[in-house]
Amino acid sequence: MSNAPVRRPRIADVAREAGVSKSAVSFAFNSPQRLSQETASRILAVAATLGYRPHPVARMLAVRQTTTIGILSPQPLAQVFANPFFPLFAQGVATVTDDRGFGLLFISPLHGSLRRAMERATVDGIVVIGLEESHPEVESIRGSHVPVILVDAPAWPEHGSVGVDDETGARAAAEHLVALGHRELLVVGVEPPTAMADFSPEGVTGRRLAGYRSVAADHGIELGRDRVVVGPATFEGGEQSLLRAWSDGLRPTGVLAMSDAAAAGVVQGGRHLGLKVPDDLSVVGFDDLPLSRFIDPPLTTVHQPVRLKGEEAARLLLLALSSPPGSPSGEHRILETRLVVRRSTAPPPEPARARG
Amino acid sequence: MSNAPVRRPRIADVAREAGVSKSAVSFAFNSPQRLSQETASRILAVAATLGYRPHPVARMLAVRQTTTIGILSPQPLAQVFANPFFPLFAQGVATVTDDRGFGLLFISPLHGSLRRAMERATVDGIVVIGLEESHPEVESIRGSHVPVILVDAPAWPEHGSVGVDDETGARAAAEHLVALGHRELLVVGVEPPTAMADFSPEGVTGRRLAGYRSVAADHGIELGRDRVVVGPATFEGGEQSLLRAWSDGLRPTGVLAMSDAAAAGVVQGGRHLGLKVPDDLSVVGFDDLPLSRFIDPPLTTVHQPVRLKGEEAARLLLLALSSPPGSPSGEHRILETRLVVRRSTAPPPEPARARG
DNA sequence: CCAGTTTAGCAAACCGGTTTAGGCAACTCT
DNA sequence: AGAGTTGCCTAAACCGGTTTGCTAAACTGG
Repeated sequence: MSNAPVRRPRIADVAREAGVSKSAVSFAFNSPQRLSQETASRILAVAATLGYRPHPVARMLAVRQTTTIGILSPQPLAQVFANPFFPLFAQGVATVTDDRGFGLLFISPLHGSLRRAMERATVDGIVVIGLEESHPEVESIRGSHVPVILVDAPAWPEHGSVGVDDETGARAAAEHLVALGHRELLVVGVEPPTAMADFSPEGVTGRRLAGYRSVAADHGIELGRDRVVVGPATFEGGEQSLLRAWSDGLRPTGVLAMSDAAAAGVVQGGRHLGLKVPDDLSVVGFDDLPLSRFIDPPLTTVHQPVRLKGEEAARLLLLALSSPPGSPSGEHRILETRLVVRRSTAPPPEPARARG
Repeated sequence: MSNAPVRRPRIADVAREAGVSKSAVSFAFNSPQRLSQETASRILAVAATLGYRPHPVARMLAVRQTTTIGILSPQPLAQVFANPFFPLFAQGVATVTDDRGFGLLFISPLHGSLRRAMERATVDGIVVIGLEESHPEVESIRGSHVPVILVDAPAWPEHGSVGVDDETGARAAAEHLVALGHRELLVVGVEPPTAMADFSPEGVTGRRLAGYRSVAADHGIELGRDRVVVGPATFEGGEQSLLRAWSDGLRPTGVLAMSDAAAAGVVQGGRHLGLKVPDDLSVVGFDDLPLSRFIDPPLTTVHQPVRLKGEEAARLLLLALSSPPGSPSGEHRILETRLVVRRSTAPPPEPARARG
């Protein structure tokens, strides 16, 4: 019994023990048909008794492939996971990575820097979610050496992308509320509370807002900056947003929320204010997450194929990975949205209707 | 203009271009103080114009560290993300990994094999969540060469672990229902639909069931195998579970769900059956996820510190990583649970109460 | 001016695998 | 018997960095 510290066995140990070369050991694991039956199994047996496993990092370096893709988000992971949209999206990409045997690494800013995080990430390609054109570090992503697919972000010709028709979806939501007779509207945006001079029309928030506003404009309804409040896309975020708007003196009869989570929070917030949904307050969400059917009342919302979005992004990325490097990965896929009317929307209450 | 394919620049390219050795370039990046001011910045400048970034895999290999930890779950990722418990847990671990500059890799079975997935994972340590002692590949985890922290799993002396006092929590839930007068109970378990001969008392499900049953036994209430139905820990899973039980002829007045997601589904399922919650049906969940306050009625549930669980697991793991190898990482931390009474529970309806 | 100490940078070993090019026997064919 | 195959295995180069001595020059003090 030796008292030497137990080092992880390496390929050379197996080779020596089995009386063969390193190459032979490597072949035994990766292309056993290049060895005689007996030799291969003898090597494998020796490896097993030694507890040898090929070192994954060394392997990655040698084959120049990690068989892992990254999901990159510009927000800290803890924040990202707070939004129920995200797990659903992740489900989509996980479905295809699982199927194709790829690993999944979550990339978030390293000490505030996306560039540093990307430099550290050992992935073959990256799915970027929720990046705004105005982000200070977009360049570090554009200049990435690995294939990139953008999700819900401005389309760059050199990278593939997948998104949904946000503006049309937003229009449908607004039309619905207006058709019911609402004229006092409140928009609950989902941006993380980054200070932005204004909403770039490039981002998700911007596109949806444009949709809401174009409908408002069509009907002579005011929907200025003061009727837009933003918060995190979470239950709490939505609840706070409504309460804040209320205490600012706004008295909307209809709320256009940019996420179901926020919408659910708005419903709850309304309850705290003594408002019945939909009798006193209508709210329409965005996403159509599973939870939207399970809150009370079931949420009227704009459906978008979130999981599919993840799947498509992953598929596009894996496609780019298997194509010769340099070939255009620039497919841009836009998925459809549609309004799903449930029971969180109704005509505005009498006094408001009279006013309208 | 050369037509050579653009190779990623490597350290040797920078060295040549800057007229220094590879070591100097390495120092410029990792310990610039070992170089003169000018040399260091000259190297960095050359590196910048060349677009050079140290290759992360090569670096990992050389320093024998990945600065990444893994979250391993025995179920496919797509399934894991469907359970709202998980993102919350992930939030916890992400909080500390973000803070400490570690990456986060999600490890799920590779083509059905946990062992294969682990062999491929380039991580310094692993947090294992939701592993049952009966899992066929536990051994490949016990024998892992990297530090491991088990969450909600049987404590192994050689690995640290964190869990909660499931049985006490479950007892509290059952006591609550029984105290309200319920005697017709249904348990909704959260196991993935793996065929198990019986519920091992080692697993989460087993421990909670033991808690429920011990209370039932104390009060002479029957809670046999036929009153336990299991399904995925999702809204849909809970809904289906109740409907299935109902169509099997069970007529519970109180439901003990092992997850909030399932509990929310049960509430919805009850609605479909024309049952009012809590008037006709009481349901108590487990977890106390954020959503439990936002469904209607707000859910009575057993609180467990899910996010904290993630944080503690990550902290324990990082601690083990920074300790000398071989030192005992075997701290076992049990967090507390407590019943949170909201509005999904009430005395059973009259006919049942009369019967009881 | 010389011994002793810093400073700046280099060469070479190393991390742990994969893969290409080839060598040597044994076998086949003529 | 000699040339050409085939089967099995090896040596050596390579992936792209980090790190450990070590040397040569510059500086310090007596």
